[in-house]
Amino acid sequence: MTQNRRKFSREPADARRAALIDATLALVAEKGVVGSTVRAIAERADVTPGLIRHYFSSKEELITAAYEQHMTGLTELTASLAEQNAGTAVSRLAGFVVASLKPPVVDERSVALWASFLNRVQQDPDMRRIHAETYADFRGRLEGLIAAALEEVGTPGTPAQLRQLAIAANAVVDGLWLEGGALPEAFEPGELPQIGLRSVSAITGLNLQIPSDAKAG
Amino acid sequence: MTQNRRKFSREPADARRAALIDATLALVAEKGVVGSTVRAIAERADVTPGLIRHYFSSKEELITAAYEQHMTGLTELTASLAEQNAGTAVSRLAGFVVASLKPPVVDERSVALWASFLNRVQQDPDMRRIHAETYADFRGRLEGLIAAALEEVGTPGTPAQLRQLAIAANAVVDGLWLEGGALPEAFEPGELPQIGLRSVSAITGLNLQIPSDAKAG
DNA sequence: GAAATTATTATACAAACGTATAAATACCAG
DNA sequence: CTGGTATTTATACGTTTGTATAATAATTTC
Repeated sequence: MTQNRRKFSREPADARRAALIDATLALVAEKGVVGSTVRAIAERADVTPGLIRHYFSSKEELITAAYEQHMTGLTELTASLAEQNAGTAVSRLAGFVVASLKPPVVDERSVALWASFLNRVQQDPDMRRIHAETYADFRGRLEGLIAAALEEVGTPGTPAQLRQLAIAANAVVDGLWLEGGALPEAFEPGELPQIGLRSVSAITGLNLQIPSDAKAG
Repeated sequence: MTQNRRKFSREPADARRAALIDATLALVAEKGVVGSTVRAIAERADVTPGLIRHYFSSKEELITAAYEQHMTGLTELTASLAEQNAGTAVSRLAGFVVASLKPPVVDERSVALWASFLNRVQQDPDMRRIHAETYADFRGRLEGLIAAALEEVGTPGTPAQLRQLAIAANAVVDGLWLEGGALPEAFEPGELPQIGLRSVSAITGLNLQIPSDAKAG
Protein backbone atom coordinates (compact mmCIF):
# COMPACT_ATOMS: atom_id res chain seq x y z
CA MET A 1 0.00 0.00 0.00
CA THR A 2 1.36 3.40 -0.96
CA GLN A 3 1.63 5.95 1.80
CA ASN A 4 -1.03 8.59 1.26
CA ARG A 5 0.23 11.06 3.80
CA ARG A 6 -0.09 14.44 2.15
CA LYS A 7 2.82 16.70 1.30
CA PHE A 8 3.01 20.06 3.00
CA SER A 9 5.26 23.05 3.41
CA ARG A 10 6.05 24.89 6.62
CA GLU A 11 4.78 28.42 6.30
CA PRO A 12 5.81 31.42 8.42
CA ALA A 13 3.67 31.58 11.53
CA ASP A 14 2.26 35.01 10.63
CA ALA A 15 1.15 33.90 7.20
CA ARG A 16 -0.40 30.72 8.55
CA ARG A 17 -2.32 32.57 11.22
CA ALA A 18 -3.54 35.07 8.64
CA ALA A 19 -4.60 32.31 6.27
CA LEU A 20 -6.54 30.56 9.01
CA ILE A 21 -8.28 33.80 9.97
CA ASP A 22 -9.14 34.53 6.35
CA ALA A 23 -10.60 31.07 5.92
CA THR A 24 -12.58 31.56 9.12
CA LEU A 25 -14.05 34.85 7.94
CA ALA A 26 -14.98 33.39 4.58
CA LEU A 27 -16.77 30.52 6.22
CA VAL A 28 -18.44 32.48 9.02
CA ALA A 29 -19.91 34.81 6.42
CA GLU A 30 -21.54 31.83 4.74
CA LYS A 31 -22.48 29.56 7.62
CA GLY A 32 -22.33 31.58 10.81
CA VAL A 33 -20.06 30.91 13.76
CA VAL A 34 -21.50 27.59 14.92
CA GLY A 35 -21.91 26.44 11.34
CA SER A 36 -18.24 27.03 10.67
CA THR A 37 -16.71 23.80 11.84
CA VAL A 38 -13.05 23.43 12.58
CA ARG A 39 -12.82 20.84 9.84
CA ALA A 40 -14.41 23.08 7.23
CA ILE A 41 -12.20 26.01 8.18
CA ALA A 42 -9.13 23.81 7.87
CA GLU A 43 -10.24 22.55 4.49
CA ARG A 44 -10.81 26.10 3.24
CA ALA A 45 -7.30 27.01 4.38
CA ASP A 46 -5.97 23.86 2.70
CA VAL A 47 -4.71 22.44 5.94
CA THR A 48 -5.68 19.60 8.24
CA PRO A 49 -7.89 20.30 11.25
CA GLY A 50 -5.26 19.54 13.82
CA LEU A 51 -3.16 22.48 12.72
CA ILE A 52 -5.73 24.96 13.93
CA ARG A 53 -5.12 23.86 17.49
CA HIS A 54 -1.43 24.50 16.96
CA TYR A 55 -2.09 28.20 16.35
CA PHE A 56 -5.23 28.75 18.41
CA SER A 57 -5.85 27.05 21.70
CA SER A 58 -9.55 26.68 20.91
CA LYS A 59 -12.14 27.45 18.28
CA GLU A 60 -13.34 30.31 20.43
CA GLU A 61 -9.93 31.95 20.34
CA LEU A 62 -9.86 31.70 16.54
CA ILE A 63 -13.32 33.23 16.29
CA THR A 64 -12.35 36.13 18.52
CA ALA A 65 -9.21 36.83 16.51
CA ALA A 66 -11.18 36.74 13.27
CA TYR A 67 -13.78 39.14 14.64
CA GLU A 68 -11.21 41.63 15.77
CA GLN A 69 -9.48 41.56 12.38
CA HIS A 70 -12.76 42.01 10.52
CA MET A 71 -13.97 44.98 12.54
CA THR A 72 -10.70 46.91 12.64
CA GLY A 73 -10.17 46.11 8.97
CA LEU A 74 -13.55 47.55 8.08
CA THR A 75 -12.89 50.88 9.76
CA GLU A 76 -9.37 51.06 8.33
CA LEU A 77 -10.64 50.27 4.86
CA THR A 78 -13.24 53.02 5.09
CA ALA A 79 -10.73 55.51 6.42
CA SER A 80 -8.15 54.73 3.76
CA LEU A 81 -10.69 55.00 0.96
CA ALA A 82 -11.86 58.29 2.40
CA GLU A 83 -8.35 59.72 2.51
CA GLN A 84 -8.39 60.15 -1.24
CA ASN A 85 -10.59 63.15 -0.54
CA ALA A 86 -8.08 65.68 0.68
CA GLY A 87 -8.87 69.40 0.66
CA THR A 88 -11.39 70.91 3.01
CA ALA A 89 -12.74 69.37 6.18
CA VAL A 90 -16.17 69.32 4.60
CA SER A 91 -14.93 67.28 1.67
CA ARG A 92 -13.12 64.90 4.00
CA LEU A 93 -16.38 64.26 5.83
CA ALA A 94 -18.18 63.75 2.53
CA GLY A 95 -15.50 61.33 1.40
CA PHE A 96 -15.85 59.33 4.60
CA VAL A 97 -19.60 59.05 4.22
CA VAL A 98 -19.36 58.04 0.59
CA ALA A 99 -16.62 55.49 1.26
CA SER A 100 -18.81 53.90 3.94
CA LEU A 101 -21.66 53.46 1.49
CA LYS A 102 -19.97 52.01 -1.57
CA PRO A 103 -18.37 48.68 -2.25
CA PRO A 104 -16.17 47.22 -0.97
CA VAL A 105 -17.39 48.52 2.39
CA VAL A 106 -21.02 47.99 1.48
CA ASP A 107 -20.97 44.29 0.85
CA GLU A 108 -23.16 41.30 1.60
CA ARG A 109 -20.27 39.45 3.12
CA SER A 110 -19.34 42.23 5.52
CA VAL A 111 -22.87 42.56 6.78
CA ALA A 112 -23.18 38.81 7.08
CA LEU A 113 -20.05 38.73 9.21
CA TRP A 114 -21.24 41.54 11.44
CA ALA A 115 -24.51 39.74 12.01
CA SER A 116 -22.94 36.34 12.55
CA PHE A 117 -20.70 37.66 15.29
CA LEU A 118 -23.39 39.61 17.12
CA ASN A 119 -24.52 36.71 19.25
CA ARG A 120 -21.04 36.19 20.58
CA VAL A 121 -20.69 39.92 21.06
CA GLN A 122 -23.71 39.95 23.32
CA GLN A 123 -22.55 37.03 25.40
CA ASP A 124 -18.76 36.91 25.45
CA PRO A 125 -17.02 39.71 27.38
CA ASP A 126 -13.96 39.69 25.11
CA MET A 127 -16.12 40.00 22.02
CA ARG A 128 -18.18 42.73 23.62
CA ARG A 129 -15.06 44.72 24.44
CA ILE A 130 -13.91 44.50 20.83
CA HIS A 131 -17.34 45.58 19.63
CA ALA A 132 -17.50 48.57 21.98
CA GLU A 133 -13.99 49.65 21.00
CA THR A 134 -14.50 49.43 17.25
CA TYR A 135 -17.89 51.14 17.45
CA ALA A 136 -16.42 53.95 19.54
CA ASP A 137 -13.51 54.25 17.12
CA PHE A 138 -15.73 54.57 14.06
CA ARG A 139 -18.13 57.00 15.70
CA GLY A 140 -15.21 58.96 17.11
CA ARG A 141 -13.71 59.43 13.66
CA LEU A 142 -17.06 60.61 12.38
CA GLU A 143 -17.40 63.03 15.28
CA GLY A 144 -13.94 64.41 14.61
CA LEU A 145 -14.76 64.97 10.95
CA ILE A 146 -18.05 66.66 11.78
CA ALA A 147 -16.41 68.88 14.38
CA ALA A 148 -13.72 69.98 11.94
CA ALA A 149 -16.23 70.63 9.18
CA LEU A 150 -18.49 72.70 11.43
CA GLU A 151 -15.55 74.75 12.61
CA GLU A 152 -14.44 75.26 9.06
CA VAL A 153 -17.74 76.88 8.07
CA GLY A 154 -17.80 78.99 11.21
CA THR A 155 -20.52 77.20 13.19
CA PRO A 156 -18.70 75.03 15.74
CA GLY A 157 -20.78 72.75 17.95
CA THR A 158 -20.72 72.12 21.67
CA PRO A 159 -19.47 68.70 22.84
CA ALA A 160 -23.03 67.60 23.60
CA GLN A 161 -24.20 68.68 20.16
CA LEU A 162 -21.27 66.97 18.48
CA ARG A 163 -22.03 63.75 20.33
CA GLN A 164 -25.63 63.74 19.14
CA LEU A 165 -24.70 64.66 15.59
CA ALA A 166 -22.16 61.87 15.50
CA ILE A 167 -24.66 59.35 16.83
CA ALA A 168 -27.22 60.44 14.26
CA ALA A 169 -24.80 60.50 11.33
CA ASN A 170 -23.40 57.17 12.39
CA ALA A 171 -26.91 55.73 12.55
CA VAL A 172 -27.72 56.84 9.00
CA VAL A 173 -24.49 55.45 7.68
CA ASP A 174 -24.85 52.21 9.61
CA GLY A 175 -28.47 51.83 8.63
CA LEU A 176 -27.78 52.35 4.94
CA TRP A 177 -24.70 50.14 5.11
CA LEU A 178 -26.71 47.40 6.71
CA GLU A 179 -29.64 47.55 4.35
CA GLY A 180 -27.39 47.81 1.34
CA GLY A 181 -25.57 44.68 2.42
CA ALA A 182 -28.65 42.80 3.55
CA LEU A 183 -30.89 43.54 0.58
CA PRO A 184 -28.79 44.92 -2.30
CA GLU A 185 -31.53 44.55 -4.88
CA ALA A 186 -33.68 47.08 -3.04
CA PHE A 187 -31.44 49.98 -4.07
CA GLU A 188 -30.34 51.61 -7.30
CA PRO A 189 -26.61 51.82 -8.02
CA GLY A 190 -25.19 54.94 -6.40
CA GLU A 191 -28.35 55.56 -4.44
CA LEU A 192 -26.87 54.83 -1.03
CA PRO A 193 -23.99 57.34 -1.17
CA GLN A 194 -26.35 59.98 -2.51
CA ILE A 195 -28.91 59.45 0.23
CA GLY A 196 -26.16 59.25 2.82
CA LEU A 197 -24.71 62.60 1.80
CA ARG A 198 -28.10 64.29 1.73
CA SER A 199 -29.04 62.88 5.11
CA VAL A 200 -25.79 63.79 6.84
CA SER A 201 -26.03 67.22 5.23
CA ALA A 202 -29.53 67.69 6.59
CA ILE A 203 -28.58 66.43 10.03
CA THR A 204 -25.44 68.54 10.42
CA GLY A 205 -26.56 71.58 8.44
CA LEU A 206 -23.45 71.24 6.29
CA ASN A 207 -23.51 71.24 2.52
CA LEU A 208 -21.67 68.09 1.55
CA GLN A 209 -20.83 68.13 -2.13
CA ILE A 210 -21.12 64.84 -3.95
CA PRO A 211 -17.57 63.76 -4.70
CA SER A 212 -16.93 62.95 -8.35
CA ASP A 213 -16.53 59.24 -7.69
CA ALA A 214 -19.71 58.82 -5.68
CA LYS A 215 -21.68 57.37 -8.52
CA ALA A 216 -20.05 53.99 -8.60
CA GLY A 217 -21.99 51.49 -6.57
CA MET B 1 -38.35 -0.61 38.90
CA THR B 2 -40.84 2.24 38.75
CA GLN B 3 -41.80 3.54 35.35
CA ASN B 4 -40.24 6.95 34.83
CA ARG B 5 -42.19 7.89 31.76
CA ARG B 6 -43.16 11.50 32.24
CA LYS B 7 -46.69 12.79 32.58
CA PHE B 8 -47.98 15.13 29.91
CA SER B 9 -51.13 16.86 28.79
CA ARG B 10 -52.45 17.17 25.25
CA GLU B 11 -52.53 20.82 24.30
CA PRO B 12 -54.46 22.41 21.42
CA ALA B 13 -52.40 22.34 18.25
CA ASP B 14 -52.33 26.14 17.94
CA ALA B 15 -51.06 26.62 21.46
CA ARG B 16 -48.43 23.94 21.04
CA ARG B 17 -47.16 25.42 17.80
CA ALA B 18 -47.01 28.86 19.39
CA ALA B 19 -45.15 27.52 22.41
CA LEU B 20 -42.61 25.80 20.18
CA ILE B 21 -42.08 28.97 18.16
CA ASP B 22 -41.70 31.05 21.32
CA ALA B 23 -39.14 28.63 22.67
CA THR B 24 -37.31 28.75 19.36
CA LEU B 25 -37.14 32.54 19.37
CA ALA B 26 -35.92 32.60 22.94
CA LEU B 27 -33.16 30.18 22.14
CA VAL B 28 -32.17 31.60 18.77
CA ALA B 29 -31.71 34.99 20.43
CA GLU B 30 -29.23 33.44 22.81
CA LYS B 31 -27.42 30.87 20.74
CA GLY B 32 -28.10 31.59 17.10
CA VAL B 33 -29.86 29.29 14.65
CA VAL B 34 -27.33 26.48 14.48
CA GLY B 35 -26.67 26.74 18.20
CA SER B 36 -30.36 26.21 18.90
CA THR B 37 -30.59 22.46 18.88
CA VAL B 38 -33.85 20.64 18.56
CA ARG B 39 -33.27 19.10 21.95
CA ALA B 40 -32.69 22.47 23.63
CA ILE B 41 -35.76 24.00 21.99
CA ALA B 42 -37.86 21.07 23.19
CA GLU B 43 -36.52 21.39 26.70
CA ARG B 44 -37.30 25.13 26.76
CA ALA B 45 -40.86 24.36 25.65
CA ASP B 46 -41.05 21.65 28.32
CA VAL B 47 -41.59 18.94 25.77
CA THR B 48 -39.56 16.03 24.40
CA PRO B 49 -37.61 16.48 21.14
CA GLY B 50 -39.71 14.10 19.12
CA LEU B 51 -42.76 16.31 19.44
CA ILE B 52 -41.17 19.02 17.34
CA ARG B 53 -41.21 16.72 14.35
CA HIS B 54 -44.89 16.17 14.93
CA TYR B 55 -45.61 19.85 14.31
CA PHE B 56 -42.79 20.79 11.95
CA SER B 57 -41.44 18.48 9.31
CA SER B 58 -37.89 19.69 9.89
CA LYS B 59 -35.87 22.08 11.97
CA GLU B 60 -35.65 24.38 8.96
CA GLU B 61 -39.42 24.69 8.79
CA LEU B 62 -39.57 25.60 12.47
CA ILE B 63 -36.88 28.24 11.99
CA THR B 64 -38.68 29.79 9.04
CA ALA B 65 -41.97 29.95 10.95
CA ALA B 66 -40.23 31.56 13.92
CA TYR B 67 -38.56 34.16 11.70
CA GLU B 68 -41.80 35.15 10.03
CA GLN B 69 -43.53 35.53 13.36
CA HIS B 70 -40.70 37.64 14.77
CA MET B 71 -40.50 40.07 11.86
CA THR B 72 -44.20 40.64 11.37
CA GLY B 73 -44.62 40.90 15.12
CA LEU B 74 -41.98 43.61 15.31
CA THR B 75 -43.65 45.83 12.72
CA GLU B 76 -47.08 45.25 14.23
CA LEU B 77 -45.80 46.06 17.69
CA THR B 78 -44.29 49.30 16.44
CA ALA B 79 -47.40 50.28 14.55
CA SER B 80 -49.71 49.52 17.48
CA LEU B 81 -47.55 51.50 19.88
CA ALA B 82 -47.49 54.39 17.42
CA GLU B 83 -51.27 54.43 17.07
CA GLN B 84 -51.59 56.00 20.48
CA ASN B 85 -50.48 59.20 18.79
CA ALA B 86 -53.61 60.22 16.96
CA GLY B 87 -54.15 63.79 15.79
CA THR B 88 -52.13 65.29 12.97
CA ALA B 89 -50.17 63.39 10.35
CA VAL B 90 -47.01 64.99 11.68
CA SER B 91 -47.67 63.66 15.16
CA ARG B 92 -48.45 60.21 13.79
CA LEU B 93 -45.05 60.17 12.07
CA ALA B 94 -43.38 61.35 15.26
CA GLY B 95 -45.16 58.65 17.23
CA PHE B 96 -43.98 55.98 14.80
CA VAL B 97 -40.37 57.12 15.04
CA VAL B 98 -40.46 57.26 18.81
CA ALA B 99 -42.14 53.87 19.12
CA SER B 100 -39.40 52.37 16.96
CA LEU B 101 -36.71 53.69 19.26
CA LYS B 102 -37.98 52.78 22.70
CA PRO B 103 -38.40 49.48 24.46
CA PRO B 104 -39.91 47.05 23.84
CA VAL B 105 -39.01 47.58 20.17
CA VAL B 106 -35.46 48.60 20.99
CA ASP B 107 -34.30 45.49 22.73
CA GLU B 108 -31.20 43.35 22.84
CA ARG B 109 -33.20 40.24 22.11
CA SER B 110 -34.90 41.66 19.03
CA VAL B 111 -31.62 42.76 17.52
CA ALA B 112 -30.04 39.44 18.39
CA LEU B 113 -32.81 37.64 16.57
CA TRP B 114 -32.54 39.85 13.52
CA ALA B 115 -28.83 39.18 13.35
CA SER B 116 -29.12 35.48 13.98
CA PHE B 117 -31.53 35.02 11.10
CA LEU B 118 -29.58 37.11 8.59
CA ASN B 119 -27.41 34.25 7.42
CA ARG B 120 -30.44 32.18 6.52
CA VAL B 121 -32.00 35.24 4.92
CA GLN B 122 -29.04 35.58 2.60
CA GLN B 123 -29.05 31.94 1.60
CA ASP B 124 -32.56 30.55 1.82
CA PRO B 125 -35.06 31.86 -0.77
CA ASP B 126 -38.04 31.50 1.58
CA MET B 127 -36.28 33.45 4.29
CA ARG B 128 -35.18 36.09 1.81
CA ARG B 129 -38.74 36.56 0.61
CA ILE B 130 -39.94 37.09 4.17
CA HIS B 131 -37.14 39.57 4.76
CA ALA B 132 -37.88 41.56 1.61
CA GLU B 133 -41.59 41.66 2.41
CA THR B 134 -41.21 42.78 6.00
CA TYR B 135 -38.60 45.38 5.07
CA ALA B 136 -40.83 46.75 2.30
CA ASP B 137 -43.78 46.80 4.66
CA PHE B 138 -41.97 48.78 7.34
CA ARG B 139 -40.45 51.24 4.88
CA GLY B 140 -43.78 51.56 3.10
CA ARG B 141 -45.53 52.54 6.32
CA LEU B 142 -42.84 55.12 6.96
CA GLU B 143 -43.17 56.49 3.43
CA GLY B 144 -46.92 56.77 3.83
CA LEU B 145 -46.56 58.67 7.09
CA ILE B 146 -43.96 61.02 5.58
CA ALA B 147 -46.13 61.63 2.52
CA ALA B 148 -49.15 62.47 4.65
CA ALA B 149 -47.17 64.77 6.93
CA LEU B 150 -45.62 66.66 4.02
CA GLU B 151 -49.01 67.13 2.43
CA GLU B 152 -50.40 68.31 5.73
CA VAL B 153 -47.90 71.15 5.95
CA GLY B 154 -48.39 72.07 2.32
CA THR B 155 -45.11 70.78 0.84
CA PRO B 156 -45.97 67.47 -0.80
CA GLY B 157 -43.14 65.45 -2.29
CA THR B 158 -42.75 63.71 -5.63
CA PRO B 159 -42.71 59.91 -5.62
CA ALA B 160 -38.96 59.89 -6.20
CA GLN B 161 -38.42 62.30 -3.34
CA LEU B 162 -40.68 60.32 -1.04
CA ARG B 163 -38.80 57.14 -1.85
CA GLN B 164 -35.47 58.70 -0.91
CA LEU B 165 -36.84 60.31 2.21
CA ALA B 166 -38.30 57.00 3.32
CA ILE B 167 -35.02 55.19 2.70
CA ALA B 168 -33.13 57.82 4.65
CA ALA B 169 -35.58 57.96 7.55
CA ASN B 170 -35.72 54.20 7.66
CA ALA B 171 -31.93 54.06 7.76
CA VAL B 172 -31.73 56.41 10.74
CA VAL B 173 -34.39 54.50 12.60
CA ASP B 174 -32.84 51.15 11.76
CA GLY B 175 -29.35 52.32 12.62
CA LEU B 176 -30.42 53.71 15.98
CA TRP B 177 -32.55 50.64 16.67
CA LEU B 178 -29.65 48.40 15.90
CA GLU B 179 -27.08 50.25 17.93
CA GLY B 180 -29.46 50.65 20.84
CA GLY B 181 -30.03 46.92 20.88
CA ALA B 182 -26.45 45.91 20.22
CA LEU B 183 -24.76 48.27 22.70
CA PRO B 184 -27.36 49.67 25.11
CA GLU B 185 -24.82 51.06 27.53
CA ALA B 186 -23.53 53.47 24.88
CA PHE B 187 -26.66 55.62 25.07
CA GLU B 188 -28.44 57.70 27.70
CA PRO B 189 -32.05 56.86 28.52
CA GLY B 190 -34.34 58.64 26.08
CA GLU B 191 -31.44 59.65 23.87
CA LEU B 192 -32.40 57.45 20.94
CA PRO B 193 -35.98 58.75 20.44
CA GLN B 194 -34.71 62.31 20.77
CA ILE B 195 -31.98 61.86 18.19
CA GLY B 196 -34.36 59.94 15.95
CA LEU B 197 -36.90 62.74 15.95
CA ARG B 198 -34.28 65.41 15.31
CA SER B 199 -32.74 63.44 12.48
CA VAL B 200 -35.99 62.61 10.74
CA SER B 201 -37.01 66.25 11.17
CA ALA B 202 -33.81 67.42 9.55
CA ILE B 203 -34.09 64.92 6.72
CA THR B 204 -37.72 65.60 5.88
CA GLY B 205 -37.81 69.30 6.74
CA LEU B 206 -40.72 68.61 9.07
CA ASN B 207 -40.89 69.80 12.66
CA LEU B 208 -41.61 66.68 14.66
CA GLN B 209 -42.64 67.55 18.17
CA ILE B 210 -41.38 65.31 20.91
CA PRO B 211 -44.41 63.36 22.12
CA SER B 212 -44.97 63.56 25.87
CA ASP B 213 -44.05 59.94 26.41
CA ALA B 214 -40.81 60.02 24.45
CA LYS B 215 -38.64 60.27 27.54
CA ALA B 216 -39.06 56.75 28.78
CA GLY B 217 -36.41 54.46 27.48
C1' DG C 1 25.52 16.24 5.73
C1' DA C 2 23.71 14.58 10.32
C1' DA C 3 20.89 15.83 14.19
C1' DA C 4 17.53 18.48 16.44
C1' DT C 5 13.29 21.09 16.24
C1' DT C 6 8.63 21.82 15.60
C1' DA C 7 5.13 22.55 12.12
C1' DT C 8 1.99 19.53 10.21
C1' DT C 9 -0.63 15.33 9.46
C1' DA C 10 -3.08 11.29 11.04
C1' DT C 11 -5.89 8.93 14.14
C1' DA C 12 -8.96 8.42 17.97
C1' DC C 13 -12.76 9.53 21.25
C1' DA C 14 -16.68 10.90 23.76
C1' DA C 15 -20.45 13.97 23.25
C1' DA C 16 -24.05 16.05 20.67
C1' DC C 17 -26.37 16.55 16.37
C1' DG C 18 -30.96 15.92 13.23
C1' DT C 19 -33.96 12.57 12.24
C1' DA C 20 -36.57 8.10 12.06
C1' DT C 21 -39.45 4.82 14.27
C1' DA C 22 -41.79 2.33 17.90
C1' DA C 23 -44.20 2.40 22.30
C1' DA C 24 -47.38 4.56 25.57
C1' DT C 25 -50.94 7.45 27.39
C1' DA C 26 -54.16 11.47 27.63
C1' DC C 27 -58.33 12.63 25.83
C1' DC C 28 -62.84 12.31 23.04
C1' DA C 29 -66.85 9.65 21.38
C1' DG C 30 -70.11 6.42 22.42
C1' DC D 1 -67.09 2.97 31.73
C1' DT D 2 -64.89 1.34 27.42
C1' DG D 3 -62.58 1.68 22.95
C1' DG D 4 -60.29 4.43 19.43
C1' DT D 5 -57.33 8.10 18.11
C1' DA D 6 -53.39 10.74 17.62
C1' DT D 7 -50.56 13.48 20.70
C1' DT D 8 -46.61 12.72 23.18
C1' DT D 9 -42.72 10.14 24.98
C1' DA D 10 -38.92 6.92 24.48
C1' DT D 11 -35.33 4.82 22.08
C1' DA D 12 -32.16 4.17 18.44
C1' DC D 13 -29.05 5.24 14.43
C1' DG D 14 -25.58 7.13 11.61
C1' DT D 15 -22.97 11.70 11.27
C1' DT D 16 -20.60 15.30 12.78
C1' DT D 17 -18.78 17.96 16.37
C1' DG D 18 -14.48 19.95 19.23
C1' DT D 19 -10.54 18.34 21.09
C1' DA D 20 -6.59 15.34 22.57
C1' DT D 21 -2.61 12.72 21.40
C1' DA D 22 0.72 10.21 18.63
C1' DA D 23 3.27 9.80 14.32
C1' DT D 24 5.78 12.05 10.53
C1' DA D 25 8.44 15.09 7.73
C1' DA D 26 10.02 19.91 6.36
C1' DT D 27 13.22 23.01 7.85
C1' DT D 28 17.03 24.88 10.71
C1' DT D 29 21.32 24.41 13.14
C1' DC D 30 25.83 23.18 13.78
